[in-house]
Amino acid sequence: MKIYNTLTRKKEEFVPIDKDEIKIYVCGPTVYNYFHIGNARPFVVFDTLRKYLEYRGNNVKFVQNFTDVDDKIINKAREEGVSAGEVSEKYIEEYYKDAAALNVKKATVHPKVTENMNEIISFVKDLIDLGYAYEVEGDVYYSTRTFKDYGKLSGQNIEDLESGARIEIGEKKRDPLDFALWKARKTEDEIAWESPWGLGRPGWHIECSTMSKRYLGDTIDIHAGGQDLTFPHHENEVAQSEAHSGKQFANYWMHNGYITIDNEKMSKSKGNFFTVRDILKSYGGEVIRFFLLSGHYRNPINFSDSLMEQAKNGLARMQNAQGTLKHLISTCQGTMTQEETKALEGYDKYRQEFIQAMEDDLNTADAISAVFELITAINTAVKDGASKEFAEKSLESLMELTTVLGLLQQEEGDGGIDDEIQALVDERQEARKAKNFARADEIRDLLKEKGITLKDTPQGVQIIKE
RNA sequence: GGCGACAUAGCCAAGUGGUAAGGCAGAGGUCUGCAAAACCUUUAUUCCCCAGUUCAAAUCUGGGUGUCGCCUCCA
Repeated sequence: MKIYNTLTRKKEEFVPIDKDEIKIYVCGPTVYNYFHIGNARPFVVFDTLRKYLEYRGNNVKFVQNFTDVDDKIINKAREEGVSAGEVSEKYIEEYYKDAAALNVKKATVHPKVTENMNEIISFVKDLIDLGYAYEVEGDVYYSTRTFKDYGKLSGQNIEDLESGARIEIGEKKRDPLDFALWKARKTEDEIAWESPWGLGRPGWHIECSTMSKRYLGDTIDIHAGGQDLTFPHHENEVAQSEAHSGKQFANYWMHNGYITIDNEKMSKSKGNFFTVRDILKSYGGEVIRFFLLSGHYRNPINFSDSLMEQAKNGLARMQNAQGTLKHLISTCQGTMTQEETKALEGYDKYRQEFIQAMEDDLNTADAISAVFELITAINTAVKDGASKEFAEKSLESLMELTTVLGLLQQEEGDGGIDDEIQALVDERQEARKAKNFARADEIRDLLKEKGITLKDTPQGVQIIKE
């Protein structure tokens, strides 16, 4: 597989350190609110990377943290008159709900900052001992000038960064590029931990370095996150981790592009964001996932209602194919004909196209088009009916690919057909036989209002619940 | 000022040297009692503009135009 590595700015062949345990770290959310569609992108994209690697037969150890100590959480807690812990606990729960709606699998480990305080303090202490950090009045700063490779990830020159750096009044830093590893507590009500430098809490960057090391070791395969984290967050992680271990931190760095609204970056700070929770009121989680995977992960994508409609209709094509096959399986009999055997062999071409696309830096847009080509082949093959076996094998082929993408995983409600609905469907069939089409159409409209669509197929009525 | 990304049909979007995938929307047809879904046909002589390299460019080079991002918390 080829991966575009931000570190080298090239697509490179992905060579894992240990293919039986590929180590991936993805920067997770700061839990002070529901996550927005922009936050959702890396969750979905790198979950897809994980699913693909597992599909290839690799084992993946996937770590995604929760930042549960932060100014924003503290502010939110003050606003709501609750503790910081209550805020973060709540939004961690909400994260899991929305992630599940998007078919994002839980990470192997979801570490929290608050559960890693000893490790963080010890990491900071080591950096001071090694001469990379210094303490000032209870704060600890990383001295960027002492790390010779500073700027290698973001492609920035330290002198250029220096000239553009903002210098604030009252800074205790020795250099404007230095960043906080540990922040002394400012007010009594702030959540704080005991440390060699007094009461305080960790800076943002040190958390990821510490948790990555603790759960994955000094050198990991892939570190991923949004493009906007490249600088300074990831650059600082490199500085911390490599200074600490003397080894390469991550072999591959992957960064997804962002979501725009009216062609402008969506972000919590700009206020122009849509939470996944809100979007889920209008569109299914799989529609959102399909939307996020329909372009290449490194390109920006625009979010709008009309684009969501397009995504919804595109996904419906996949769902229809799945529904048709399920209906055939439940109504047809028999084993494959010679013709069907041949058609099944023909599917392999699309599987190969799919794999080829995914191998090329996770080109999900191309992979999806391979799925659509497979769907056309399937629809054509089963147009005039099929054997049960062929329908089963066709569904298997389709699901093999869509499962990698995390699509078609949510069962359409073919379960809850109650007696009342079944009675109406039966009555409609009687009416049709009697050529009482007015009554038949009336029933169909009635069920449509309940979110139930009826399709008259040669194999009988297919009942589709929304 | 420094660093970087992008520009392909009405819309979304692949394609990075060999003659424009796929999806949505639209049009016509087949099937159907009518629908729905599906299938078939159709929708870019052309890939922001100009110049160059080449037998051959959407793809490479140079120049321009436009849009966006990072350099400050942000996925």
